[in-house]
Amino acid sequence: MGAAGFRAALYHWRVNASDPLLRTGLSAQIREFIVEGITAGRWEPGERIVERRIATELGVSQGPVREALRQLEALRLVESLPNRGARVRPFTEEDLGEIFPVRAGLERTAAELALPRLAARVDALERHNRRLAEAAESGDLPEQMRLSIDFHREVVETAGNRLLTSVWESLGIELWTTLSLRLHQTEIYSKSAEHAVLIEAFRRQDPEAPRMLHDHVMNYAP
Amino acid sequence: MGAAGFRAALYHWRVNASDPLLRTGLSAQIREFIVEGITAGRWEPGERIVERRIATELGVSQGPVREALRQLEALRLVESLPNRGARVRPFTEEDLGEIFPVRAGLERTAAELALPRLAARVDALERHNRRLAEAAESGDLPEQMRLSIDFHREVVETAGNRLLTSVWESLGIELWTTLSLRLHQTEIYSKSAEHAVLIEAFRRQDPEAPRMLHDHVMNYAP
DNA sequence: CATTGATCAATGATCGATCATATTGCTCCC
DNA sequence: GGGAGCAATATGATCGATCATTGATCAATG
Repeated sequence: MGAAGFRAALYHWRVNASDPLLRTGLSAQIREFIVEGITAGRWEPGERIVERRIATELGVSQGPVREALRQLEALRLVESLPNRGARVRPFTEEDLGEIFPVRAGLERTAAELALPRLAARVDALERHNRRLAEAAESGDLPEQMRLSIDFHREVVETAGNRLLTSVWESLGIELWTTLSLRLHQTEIYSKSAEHAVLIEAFRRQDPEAPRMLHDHVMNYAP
Repeated sequence: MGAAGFRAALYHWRVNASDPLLRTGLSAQIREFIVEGITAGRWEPGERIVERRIATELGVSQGPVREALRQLEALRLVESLPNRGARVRPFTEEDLGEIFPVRAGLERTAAELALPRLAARVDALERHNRRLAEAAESGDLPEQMRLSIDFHREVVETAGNRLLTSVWESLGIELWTTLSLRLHQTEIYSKSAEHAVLIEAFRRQDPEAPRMLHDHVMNYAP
């Protein structure tokens, strides 16, 4: 969404404010605007993001922009220093690599918690995995990524620990995977075969399943 | 800190703005004010926290209060709905119990990553643990809690994964432990003996150490 | 020529006021 | 009585303006 259409989109949003998930407010929209700017290369890593410049450009005030930047700080997409504003975080390979052990650890825990309940969900997981295989065949990379992550999200949510889910979501896997693909030309994975092995382990409630999931996640790591 | 002394304290802070770690800004101070209000029982769980009321009381404007509330939302201490403001999160036993598996999983991962380097830090850990034992003898519960958590923090930081550290810190262990002690009269632990066992495992780089740490953390759980 | 201090522009931090929404309480009609 | 409007109020969301800090520039000084 370019700046030109921002106000129009805002109006549309106000009119359709029925879905609570969309009633997210200005700052969420500005956040998406900035995210797109970063992924599209409008701001280079390390470059400053000036609150008032964005505010003027979008025809909003400084407040919501500020709020959006704080949210992006929590996603580790920008960093900011007191009284010196925000800049795009100059993420290195090392930054990207740090995600995998954390994610692997969380998902191992998730699998441990979810194991008794996972057997009942293997059907859903298999439907998922079938769609992943289709996406891989048709070469739809974004869809492949989404479905692959959804598989893991399903496991995490089955654990039934809301904090765990929230921490896992805060890693922003989709965002960082997209950035990683775009900025580092990382090879895309076609993991539906590995997922199938995991699903079988879930089905028989294999006590090794958490470790298998852990190792599977670590194999994404560069 | 009561509201009466807030402005005076603020002035004092402005004058001594030399330490960069203290130059945290208004919202951080307001955040602490609200945290103290919650721990002291000024706001009951579930009660609304009205932005403008706090702003008026502290002689500041709505903005920084809003920002403070967003930070507390990230700590899961308050929850907020769009257009309907913030309220103290009515944390249940279940909420508190959800922390332990997440923390245990993170620390197991930390220990795995830190294992090669932990042997070099056992001296520091032992000094820590000695002080913990002293605090336990003298019955200084808050100090006992701080030192005990610091032991774990040391392990997490030794892993050398900044994301892991940041995620672990975001759990707000000190805060939630304090609240748990205050609100639920949970029994306090004297864990320096268990810590000693862990330190020995670190010293010999026992591959079982990560699992031992995991189980140790889970034993805190209610 | 390096260093120090003054000045200024840029911009983050904060403020006071206004707009928009949710809630409350009241009226009126069935 | 009781529910469907409807006004009044409380308060979150946003705005436009001001204050305060930072970093750059440059002159004065040793």
